[in-house]
Amino acid sequence: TLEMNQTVHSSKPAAKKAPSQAKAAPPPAKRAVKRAVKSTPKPSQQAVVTSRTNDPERTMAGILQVATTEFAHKGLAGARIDEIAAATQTSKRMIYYYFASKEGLYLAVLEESYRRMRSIESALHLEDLPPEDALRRLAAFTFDHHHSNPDFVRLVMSENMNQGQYLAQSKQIQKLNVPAISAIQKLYERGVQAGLFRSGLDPIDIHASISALTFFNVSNQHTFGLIFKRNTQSPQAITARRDSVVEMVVRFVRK
Amino acid sequence: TLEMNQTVHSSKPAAKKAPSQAKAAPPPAKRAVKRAVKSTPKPSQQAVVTSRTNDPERTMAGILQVATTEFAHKGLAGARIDEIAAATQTSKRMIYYYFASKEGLYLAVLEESYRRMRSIESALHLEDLPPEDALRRLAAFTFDHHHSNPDFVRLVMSENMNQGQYLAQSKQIQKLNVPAISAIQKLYERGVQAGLFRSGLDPIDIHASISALTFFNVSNQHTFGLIFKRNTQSPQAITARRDSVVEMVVRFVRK
DNA sequence: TGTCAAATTAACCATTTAGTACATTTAGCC
DNA sequence: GGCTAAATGTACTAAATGGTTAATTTGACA
Repeated sequence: TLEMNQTVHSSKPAAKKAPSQAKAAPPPAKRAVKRAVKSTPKPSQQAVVTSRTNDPERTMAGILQVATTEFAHKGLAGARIDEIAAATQTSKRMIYYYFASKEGLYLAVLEESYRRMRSIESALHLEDLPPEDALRRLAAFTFDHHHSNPDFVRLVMSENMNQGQYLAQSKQIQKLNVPAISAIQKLYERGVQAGLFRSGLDPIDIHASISALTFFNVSNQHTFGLIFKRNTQSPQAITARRDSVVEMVVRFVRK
Repeated sequence: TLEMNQTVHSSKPAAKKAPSQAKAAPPPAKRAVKRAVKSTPKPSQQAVVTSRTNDPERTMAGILQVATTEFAHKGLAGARIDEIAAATQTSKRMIYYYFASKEGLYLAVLEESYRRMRSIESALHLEDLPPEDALRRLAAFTFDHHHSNPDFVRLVMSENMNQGQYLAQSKQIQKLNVPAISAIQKLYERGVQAGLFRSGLDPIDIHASISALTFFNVSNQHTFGLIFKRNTQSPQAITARRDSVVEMVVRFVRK
């Protein structure tokens, strides 16, 4: 009952010749233009039989995008490679060419999603706000953030169903620092020094609470809504819940 | 991409002749004794070839127990009927005899798990405690409750990955009332009247916060632990986190 | 402009998996 | 003690599914 998820990876001879795992800044600008032409092939010459165009970046990006939706909706086990392939511009073979296996693709999706999330998070500027306002803004932002990125939330749920075994393989993600933590630490220390916040609290603990309150609102919306016969996703419900969460966080740190 | 999970059910002609869905109080006492004999068959007569014993209750219960673990660990899509059957005393045929389909078994597991949880919850006696103590006790209990029932937490996660589509089919579960809600309502009203709690709060909102904080601690333990390189499940970490959660809840309602 | 590795396609395959057909046994009941 | 429906075991199947084989095309570059 255990070996299933484990053998899959180890039995692979470490991928064929995995091409350039996600080049950060490739030279796609000009090519994109050239490609745009392809998508509407010039009908000047008759019977042009849509000739193929090589474009690794685009192929990989396309696969990742489709796969993200599929894995977020159905989890690792429920996702179907055939369906991902069908929804892509390219073929199933390409998935294995670039990602070696279903698990490889899943991991790539996880990594890409985490990276994107973290880069968005780092755009917050809380330094100029008074401590409590900064905390309010952070909590509200995190709430909205989770709410407007349900696919990310679902991927994290999925990975927790997998007991984090794929995330554990990615040194990459684990090295990624979490911008929210240092943001909390700074504003918290400011608050303590201003005599507004009580001392002795742990920034990661505060973050855990903010995450829990905002994540749950998305992750458990279906069962919660059914049990309490409430539409938890109406604009009013969302606003009320956000206010409540923000208030809860602020009251927790206030003296 | 959508039809998959839906067609499965509708294509079935509403089960074969689903035998007595979970009789609440069957007469198992005497039979259990008789069965005990079977498990160690009398070797008085040689070649007794371990004769079969009919016992629907036990067969169903056994299947449900094994299936609960399997679904909790791998979700609906990841679970394997063959593995469930192998881990049971009985055969795969019996799963289909009693539960008609994989989805039927999953739903039965969901229902049973929810029922069991709710019955445990209702054992709390908060009426005799002062409001704040009662609230503390409720929050701490819920925290421990989730912590010591990870399989239930995982089933709920799984069902949310399924967008609650199976829970939605069970009028049974939805009719189940949530003891925690009335408990909160009562203690909250006592607190308000005693001038300890601020007024205008919604019991379900309070419950949502308690659930979020305690559920997340189990549901997201793997990803959270990896990202922050923390053992979130050590006794010390658990105690610290519980204290923090309880404090947060109390501060939220206090004047 | 010829070459060749990288990129891509289409058909194919072995295994897994949910579900079933059919034969058999048990046990309550008259 | 025999009859019958409920309960159970064994062996099988069709479809789905992850993955591969082998052949073809593209395009950068010598």
